[in-house]
Amino acid sequence: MTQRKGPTGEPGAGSTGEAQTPPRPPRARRPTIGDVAALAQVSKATVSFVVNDRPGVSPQARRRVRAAMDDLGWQPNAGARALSTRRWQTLGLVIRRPPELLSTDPFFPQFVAGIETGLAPLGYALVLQVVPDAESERRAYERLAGDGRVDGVFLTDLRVDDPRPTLVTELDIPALIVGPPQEGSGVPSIGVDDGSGIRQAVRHLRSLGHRRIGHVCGAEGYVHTESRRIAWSEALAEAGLPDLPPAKADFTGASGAQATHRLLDRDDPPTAIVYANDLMAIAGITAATSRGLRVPEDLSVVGFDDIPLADCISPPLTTARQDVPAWGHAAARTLVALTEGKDFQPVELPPVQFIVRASTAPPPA
Amino acid sequence: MTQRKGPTGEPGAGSTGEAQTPPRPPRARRPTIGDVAALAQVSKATVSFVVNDRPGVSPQARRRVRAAMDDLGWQPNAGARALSTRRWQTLGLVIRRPPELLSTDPFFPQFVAGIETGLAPLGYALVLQVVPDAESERRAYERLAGDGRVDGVFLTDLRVDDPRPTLVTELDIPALIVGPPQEGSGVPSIGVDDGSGIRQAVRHLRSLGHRRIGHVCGAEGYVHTESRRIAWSEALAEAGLPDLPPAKADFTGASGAQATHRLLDRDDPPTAIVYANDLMAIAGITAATSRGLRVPEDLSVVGFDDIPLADCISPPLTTARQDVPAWGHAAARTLVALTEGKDFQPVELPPVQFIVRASTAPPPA
DNA sequence: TTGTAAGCGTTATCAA
DNA sequence: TTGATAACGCTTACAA
Repeated sequence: MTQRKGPTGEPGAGSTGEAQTPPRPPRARRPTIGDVAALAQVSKATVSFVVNDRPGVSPQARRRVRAAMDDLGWQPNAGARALSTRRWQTLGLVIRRPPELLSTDPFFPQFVAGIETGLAPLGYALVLQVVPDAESERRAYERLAGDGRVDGVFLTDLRVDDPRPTLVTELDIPALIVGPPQEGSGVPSIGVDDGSGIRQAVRHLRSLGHRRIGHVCGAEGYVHTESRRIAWSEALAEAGLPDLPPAKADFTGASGAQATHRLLDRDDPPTAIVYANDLMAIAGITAATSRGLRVPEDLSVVGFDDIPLADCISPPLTTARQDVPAWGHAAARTLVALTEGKDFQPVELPPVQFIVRASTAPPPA
Repeated sequence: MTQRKGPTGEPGAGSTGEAQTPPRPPRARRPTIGDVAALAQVSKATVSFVVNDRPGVSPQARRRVRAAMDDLGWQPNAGARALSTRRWQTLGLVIRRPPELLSTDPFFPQFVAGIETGLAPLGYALVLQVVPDAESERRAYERLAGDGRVDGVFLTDLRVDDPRPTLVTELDIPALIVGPPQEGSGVPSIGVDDGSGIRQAVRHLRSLGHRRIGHVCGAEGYVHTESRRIAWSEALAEAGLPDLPPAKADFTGASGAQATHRLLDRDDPPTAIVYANDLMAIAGITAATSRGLRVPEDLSVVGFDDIPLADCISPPLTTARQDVPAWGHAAARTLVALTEGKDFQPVELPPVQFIVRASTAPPPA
């Protein structure tokens, strides 16, 4: 008593006349394009033409098909469609981040939200993977590409000498680097110049009269850590200010506090510190305060990111903000275009915005 | 000159001998199970048996197949497999959150990371959708279910009278509520009792000698907002303390600061405030400080979440922490089990942990 | 304008 | 233990 193929089934989620099976009713069979075609008295091809908004269908047929679709509550099965078209309408995002940093970073959720605003109108979906280390990261990309689950992938948080540009080239899958371009990698990129926020910070502090401006770095090995450190260093030189050794840290509050103490322990402590992110800056304020320094009277502090807390603390934090959702939006549109075989078009993104609040002031006399 | 089907193609990503086409080499054809079968001189069925670790294949054949797989770098196409098995090995997570709250909330990234640790070993993927409002939320679920793109969905951030339990039942898709159970919805749930953290907070403050303990609520309409408010109210009653009207807020720093001022403006201001999250608590500390109050000497403050910043500020925040990654992990395993037709097994989660830091102290004399 | 039929790359069935 | 062959649900030539 095998069920015959075709529109003879009883589609829809209506209750069947069978005796009640209390434990777990089997999931109802979903209607197929065949059911719709039969109900609308047209061929499957016609239904396909209608759902895909292609011309060459009479208005009457089109109307009947639409009615049948609504009746049955049918929508095309993504997998079957993908199998035919070889297009998944799905993009992949792999995030490698130590768990303790994940909930810290304002970038990730905002970026994902931005991606969605770009993807949703196009009917694309996002598959997300969070991995702990380099090895699982590589496997994640291999799998996403290999089983054809996604049409393209984002590359975020690039590290110095990151193997992923090479990897995606080998895997032959469209990819987009989110962040500063990697010259020579052959992988297109989208991003704004991190350094600009730092340079604005240094200029701001210089104009307040600061001459010894320190920097607390982010986690080693990341491209954006380096670009922020280099921007700071170059901005100092440009402003004719003395070089200071950067204080290494890793984006966590604890590391930021330690780095702050190291800087303040110097014989010639800085009168202002530019941090690679807000979390470390806030921890730095606490560290400085605990030494009896007042912020901003004795020490000026600048963060990076403009997290929601930045203006809830005392003093409100001077910081640099990127329009990360806009970034995600643009990245999504760009990668979709790439997967559709279009040529890469660099996108203009809103520049970093420097926000002056109360954590910066002229240096002590 | 149409390309014939079969193993005659030239699979793999090796360079072809063709003349270089500078602009954009077409993506190489991926090898299929047929190619592997041909190379290993077995049938497709045998290859399928091997990749799926099913018995009934001779060791020799198995070996030849594995070799061929490695040679060709083949892995089964997810869509074709899904079409056959009707199982996507994919779960869906829809997050409705106003963008400004997204980067604030420590729950989301931690939960996603936890889900991944549960999903990765099972070979499952997660498709994520971030939506701005109820309408797009409904559409997102309808599409994920109707598409057949996912095998099951998570329901997070439940609201009072949330339509989603009904929706997923209608859509006939396995679902799991993440949070307190919704009685009568018929949808299984996983979560811990939020209220426990709040009750511990009240008891802690009571034991310090506080008698007027206020509460700043989260955004209205959320189940977890209500459960925290109710826990506070009940804990007061239980401790024999006077009732105070809860101060409404919405989880943002600004709302937390305002609510704090409203409480402190009272004729009988509280000597301690329990906030529905850390962000509001930190903003509350700033607000209180700006009025000349000292924390904790004049006002004790308790948060909720234990965000990374909680112990970087001054004073370090007394707060309640949930093991959100563990939660995500368990949720993932549970939902996978549900999609595989297994019966729902409630899971024991680590309890809320109450963390005493320096933002609480005995009330002023 | 419409219908027929051949893929797409798997897994499942069943006979050998 | 194996191999044909038929689904799975859709798109797309091509024919009518």
